[in-house]
Amino acid sequence: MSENNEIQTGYFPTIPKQARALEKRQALLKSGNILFAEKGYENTTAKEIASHAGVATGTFYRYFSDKRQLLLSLLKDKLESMMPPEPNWLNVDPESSLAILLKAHFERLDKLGLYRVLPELLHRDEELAEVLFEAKRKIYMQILKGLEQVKENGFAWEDLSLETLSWSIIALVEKIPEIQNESGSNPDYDQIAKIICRLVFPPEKMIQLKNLKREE
Amino acid sequence: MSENNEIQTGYFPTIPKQARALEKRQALLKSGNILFAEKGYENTTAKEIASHAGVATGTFYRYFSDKRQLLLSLLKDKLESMMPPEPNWLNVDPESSLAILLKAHFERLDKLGLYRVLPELLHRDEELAEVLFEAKRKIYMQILKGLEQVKENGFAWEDLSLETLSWSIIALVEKIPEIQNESGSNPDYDQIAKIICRLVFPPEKMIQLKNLKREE
Amino acid sequence: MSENNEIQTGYFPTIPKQARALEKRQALLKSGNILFAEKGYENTTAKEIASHAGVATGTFYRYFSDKRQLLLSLLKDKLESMMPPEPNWLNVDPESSLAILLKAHFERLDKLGLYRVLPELLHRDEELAEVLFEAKRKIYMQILKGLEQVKENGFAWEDLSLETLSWSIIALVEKIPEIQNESGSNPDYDQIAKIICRLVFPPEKMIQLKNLKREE
Amino acid sequence: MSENNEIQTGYFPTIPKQARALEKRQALLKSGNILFAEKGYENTTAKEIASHAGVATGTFYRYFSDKRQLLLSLLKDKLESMMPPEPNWLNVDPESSLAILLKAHFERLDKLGLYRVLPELLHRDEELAEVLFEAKRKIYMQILKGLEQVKENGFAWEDLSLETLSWSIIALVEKIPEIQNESGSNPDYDQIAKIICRLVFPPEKMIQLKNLKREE
DNA sequence: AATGAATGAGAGTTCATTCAT
DNA sequence: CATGAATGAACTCTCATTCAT
Repeated sequence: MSENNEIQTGYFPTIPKQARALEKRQALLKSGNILFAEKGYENTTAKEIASHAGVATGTFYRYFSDKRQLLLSLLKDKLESMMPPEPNWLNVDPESSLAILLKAHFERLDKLGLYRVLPELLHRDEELAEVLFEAKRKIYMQILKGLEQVKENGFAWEDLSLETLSWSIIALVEKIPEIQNESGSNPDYDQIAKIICRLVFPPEKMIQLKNLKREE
Repeated sequence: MSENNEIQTGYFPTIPKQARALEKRQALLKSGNILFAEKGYENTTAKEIASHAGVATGTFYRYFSDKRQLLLSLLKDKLESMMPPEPNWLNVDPESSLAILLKAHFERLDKLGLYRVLPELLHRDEELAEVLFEAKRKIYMQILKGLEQVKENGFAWEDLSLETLSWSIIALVEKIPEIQNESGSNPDYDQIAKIICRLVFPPEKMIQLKNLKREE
Repeated sequence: MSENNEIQTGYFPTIPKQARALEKRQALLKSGNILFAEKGYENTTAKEIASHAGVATGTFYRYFSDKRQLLLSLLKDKLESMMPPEPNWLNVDPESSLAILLKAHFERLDKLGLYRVLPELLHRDEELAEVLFEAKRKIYMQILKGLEQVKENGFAWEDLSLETLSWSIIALVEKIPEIQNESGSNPDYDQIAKIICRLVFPPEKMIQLKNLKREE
Repeated sequence: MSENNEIQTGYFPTIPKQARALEKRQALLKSGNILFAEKGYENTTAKEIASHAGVATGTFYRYFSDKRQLLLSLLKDKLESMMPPEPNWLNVDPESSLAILLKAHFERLDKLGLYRVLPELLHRDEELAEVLFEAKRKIYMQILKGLEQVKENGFAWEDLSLETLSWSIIALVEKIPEIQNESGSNPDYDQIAKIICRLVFPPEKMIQLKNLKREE
């Protein structure tokens, strides 16, 4: 009897069930992503997300314990994409390589759109703040390590604290998305990269670096 | 006899009715400020604000047409305090004068606490976004004008776009409050000032500036 | 100087105080009347009535224990005007004298406007219903008595119950105001009077009556 | 196999989901009807209606956008039952056939109870007034047409305007429910029918009519 | 598992009535 | 007495979440 049942309901051996489920989960995540980015977290209802994903309201709660959890899942899924890439400072042309990096990063991020809801929630959701803080810390450490290498190699300003410097770089990078919101025009990644490099390298070191690397 | 009159009508030296009303209004604004900063805009109810201010729910609606209007009033009241001061770049010691300026500004701002809710609302409230955008534009123009003077006097980097530079300075300054939220420690205003100055002045110009100003 | 003051404020000896009070009461009643007729009872606030009458909200409650009481006072004041007049049936020309009576009555009533709120309240306010019911009963008895005289004098239909007849006359008269609301045009009082007389008198009795009365 | 299916899917003979929903809708309408009739429209809250219907507050708003919409639905559902039937005037015994018609109509209407709230709302809700006005106009036209036939056949009073006559009949009929409210006793439909017939037919025409119809 | 109707706590708002000035 | 600010109960409506089918 149980075999019968299995045959009836589970005609395709095993994967489909899970595959279906995963598809729905993905659809919900995607819909949440889109709607949160469009209308903000509080202004998006669970019903809307479900309906946008083409499932029933109740189904939402089979996959996520609540609306908040969907957001956290979204973040965990996407956090990597939101991480800025680690720049390779000691390079023939750090300015233009940084510009390229930034451009690529923000074009990905822009499609994601998720960063728009984060400010809305940071003050209210400690766990979320924690998760993001951890991510940020990771970025910070990464940049700091990179800068330490630069300094060890003698290419950095002598008198700038690497900690504040790392923080400044992150601050600048994080503010880039606002340029679009506020001015409507696209950010000038070349100029921003140049500014960041100015903070990292004294001008004469830049020249040194170019020559050095070209020789290698 | 006229004394009688004065005694009768003017017994309390301060205008009682209007003063009371203003006090209540202020209390509501203050409570809104505190609660918005603590728990975010959406998570704070009109009832809570009223009760925190020690008045009844209905009283809230005598002074403000709704929660949103209280926030807008708060902003209009406080926008000036939120404006960063205009730095005087051409100065004997721009770094330390900037550091002092920043410290004073953020200590004021910190008491205000209002900036925490703004990101939450920018995407949802066009009028609010407008008000803030206008304020920001003003700051931007102020800084840009200052930098143009620096450049005209030949003290700026030759190859940095003043527009991107202005934007970067604002970006850095705006991010300062997050340092406290995230690291718990106080910002190192000296270092930040140094970094900003590095973006404005090439090192040799800094020295020139110091000598020049000292001679005056 | 102080004398001046006293003269200014306390010039009229005693009546004015009471007169003032009555004036205010009247103003409130009038404003209530106007606003109730315009917007209905529930849709009119005590504040509005007070402000329309040019007094403060609190003053309203010095003159009336509550909104409902103002309405009851209004009714008691105006109930007489709302009473339809007693027709004199045994008359040379009952049709035209009735028509004149009805016209005069409804032109007064129309200025009053109060009847518009009554239906709104009859089901909710037992005391009000009582008051109005009593008034109506009085009208009913009056009409019934009139009809009995007509019958005693042998001028009425033999086969109509005077009770139902009285009720029918009241019903018709009470419905007259709706003509204006619904059709926009003015009621044809001559026709209505003719119809009512048709219910009271058989045609041959009408002729008898005319002759009889002319002879007198 | 088909048996299996039937057992699985068609266990309950009646469409379960839609039927349930309709039941709830009906329950809400009924509760609204009862409560409006009992306590008036403004004095009945959406919560009360829901609770009286045995559902939660929110459920109310699944079926009706608001209280007003429930009332409009009620009216649209019930308007037909509220329409008085078209009397057949040219009849052996118009008086008793009219009496029977009226009795049947008001016994239906009494169960409905809805007419009690209408006066409360007519002054405030234009759409509602429109709907009711249209219904009334229909009744009016119906009666007018019937009377015109009577007149064409030479059975009506010569000197009464059919328009005012139609209006008077409606007025009388509409007032019938108030008899119960006010006197507590049941209306005497025979007498009312007699009165209405007296307005339509002169006495000699009544006799003619009886003879004529009996011969046919 | 999926569905979507049902739930009910709670947000925003109004207004009759009170009360300090 | 007059004032009008203050009160808070009560109302309408929303939406995250549950649950019967």
